[in-house]
Amino acid sequence: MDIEKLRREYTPMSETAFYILLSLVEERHGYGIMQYVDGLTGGRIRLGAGTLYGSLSRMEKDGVIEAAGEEERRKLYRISGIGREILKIEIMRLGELYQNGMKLWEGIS
Amino acid sequence: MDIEKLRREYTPMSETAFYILLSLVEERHGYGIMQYVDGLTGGRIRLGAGTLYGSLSRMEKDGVIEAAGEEERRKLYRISGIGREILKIEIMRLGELYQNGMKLWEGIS
DNA sequence: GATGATTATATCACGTGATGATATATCATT
DNA sequence: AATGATATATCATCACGTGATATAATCATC
Repeated sequence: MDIEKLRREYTPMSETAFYILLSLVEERHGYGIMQYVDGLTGGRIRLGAGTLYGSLSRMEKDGVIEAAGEEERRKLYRISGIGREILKIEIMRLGELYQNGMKLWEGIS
Repeated sequence: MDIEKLRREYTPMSETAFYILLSLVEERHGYGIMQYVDGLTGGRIRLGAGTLYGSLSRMEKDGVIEAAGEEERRKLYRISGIGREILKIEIMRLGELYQNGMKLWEGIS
């Protein structure tokens, strides 16, 4: 699947998908992602099992993330090269939304 | 519907919903929103009729936006008090995502 | 060593909402 | 009068996030 098609399918992405992808900038296994996101967001986001493993399967199938070994009960993943490009685009998109939001918000206090 | 329930149902909100709500910081009619968002995003986001009028109906039903008069063929809307609270929360959420994204992104260049 | 909490992954059914397509009508311009 | 822009509305579809449920191993602790 080419990058342009992936960009269309993955951006805008959901908050949970974003944090899953962001977590995998370093190698992690599913459960580790849960805990990491929990910590990163101060407990605001608690990933459900369905959300997490569903997303992981889809992302691996599409090559946005890739397997990075398997140790006893754990499957390790990491973000792929294409995944990194998608993530970059998504971060920029979020920046645009935030900037536009702040700009207009300040007009009404 | 109380604010807490609305917050649950509206955040995180989609990119299109965000821009629709943001547009209504000033009074606008549906078609005007289309053009405004088009301009604000440099043509990146072109709202489809289905997306727009569907969202508008839902948002008015829930009291996130309110009718602001009707002139010939146009129905004017504006954001409501509760809508403003929701929008504020959403902008803060976007800020969090963006900050976390940038923070981790810089670690990998 | 039994019990309960935590670690760890997987699958399924459900609902919701975004989207594209389609329809309708008016208005301005050529 | 024909075309394109203005303006709103509805409908079917589809993908995705979510919660529930299941399974099992490991760990702490009593």
